Amino acid sequence: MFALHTRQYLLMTKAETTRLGILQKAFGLIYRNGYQATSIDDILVDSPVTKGAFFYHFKNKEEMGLAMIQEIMYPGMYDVMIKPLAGSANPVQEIHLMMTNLFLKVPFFEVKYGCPAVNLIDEMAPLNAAFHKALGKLITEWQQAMETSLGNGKAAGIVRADVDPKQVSCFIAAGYSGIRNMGKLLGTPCYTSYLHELKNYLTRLQ
Amino acid sequence: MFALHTRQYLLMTKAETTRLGILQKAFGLIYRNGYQATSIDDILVDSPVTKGAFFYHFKNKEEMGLAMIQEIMYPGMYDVMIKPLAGSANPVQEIHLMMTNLFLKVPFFEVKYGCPAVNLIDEMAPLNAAFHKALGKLITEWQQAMETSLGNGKAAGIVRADVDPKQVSCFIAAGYSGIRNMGKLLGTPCYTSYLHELKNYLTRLQ
DNA sequence: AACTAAACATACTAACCAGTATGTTTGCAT
DNA sequence: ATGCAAACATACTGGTTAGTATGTTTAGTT
Repeated sequence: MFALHTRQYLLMTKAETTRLGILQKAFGLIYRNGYQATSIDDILVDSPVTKGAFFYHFKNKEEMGLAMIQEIMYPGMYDVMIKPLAGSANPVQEIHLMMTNLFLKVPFFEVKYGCPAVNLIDEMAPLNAAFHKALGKLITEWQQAMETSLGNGKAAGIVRADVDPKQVSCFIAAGYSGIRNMGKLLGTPCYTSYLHELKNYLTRLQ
Repeated sequence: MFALHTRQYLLMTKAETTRLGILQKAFGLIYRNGYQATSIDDILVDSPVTKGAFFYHFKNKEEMGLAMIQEIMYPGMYDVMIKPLAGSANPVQEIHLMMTNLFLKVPFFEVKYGCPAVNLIDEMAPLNAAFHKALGKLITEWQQAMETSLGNGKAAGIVRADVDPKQVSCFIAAGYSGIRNMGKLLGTPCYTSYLHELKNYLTRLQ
């Protein structure tokens, strides 16, 4: 996850490499410490990039943050959270599999630090309209993907007719976001506990 | 919610009033802007309290933050989240009622800014051990209360025998925490949507 | 080789921050 | 009323912050 989605390093110009390097370093720090608590100087420490280069590539810190969401976070989350749901035969199974992978198979994520997207929503959505919009796109598309998947399940007769896909996808997304938060306090055990109960919940939709 | 739980103003010494005033002002600002983004100067702006008074009552910013959790947040949450669950006849009903009140009847909370406890967990749990501990107490006790309530429900035959109270209370707490996060992006509609699906989920536990 | 714009590098600034040093006022016991 | 500690008030400090001003290097074109 959060691998390169632009062209490979070898095919990139030097300028593109520095820009991407800034975004990746920023992403790592912001994930652990938060956006506001991460200074530009922090991003440049132990890095060949200087402040001049930073402000050549980005007008200000906010513009860098938005680029980070769109160019690092969005592609990364798309691969693990949205792509696996496309064209699924059994939504109940696929959603649970996607979640299991998300919690246990993404090496970058650390329980202690939760989910980068959830963190950024919590911190920045109320404070900055541009961040609000960019982050809204992330979770809306995820919810859409689950909603469509559940709709397909209903059409195929796998999912019960009285299930409201929009409502259920919202409920599931909330569970994910929340357990990422609680994991910061309770550690991995609550992940597995959550996944078990999610399984129960999903099964009862069939 | 978040009313006084110490003795009334009239019975308080001037010093106690100042101290409490600082904590309440800090709570309001930290709720909206975050702990790290709220400076001590911010807390003292438009206030009769000066910096000298602040550092007379608190050793440093961290100590004030911890006092805020214990003296403002904990009592406030106890009243709305834990007390209503004690000695409940029907846990399924009581939990849903508690949540409904929590989302729609607490005037202090604003959708845009989520839940103060969830916010603080997200920001501070990974960064500060003392905050981690104080906040852990909050949600652990809440989970405990729900767990006990569900256990009683099982004993009374209202809740199904195959329900795992600990697992379910974790699942429910995660849902709450998560929808507070999502509400920052999607507004009140997702609150009602969540409450409906929570009702469905809880009903299936009977 | 010469020119030029892109891509940096260095040094600085004004504002802000938590915390301190040092002073003054207030309330209360005697 | 006087003494004295509690409860402040004011002025400062050293470090950090986003951003700027200004200079230098690099790479591609002609």
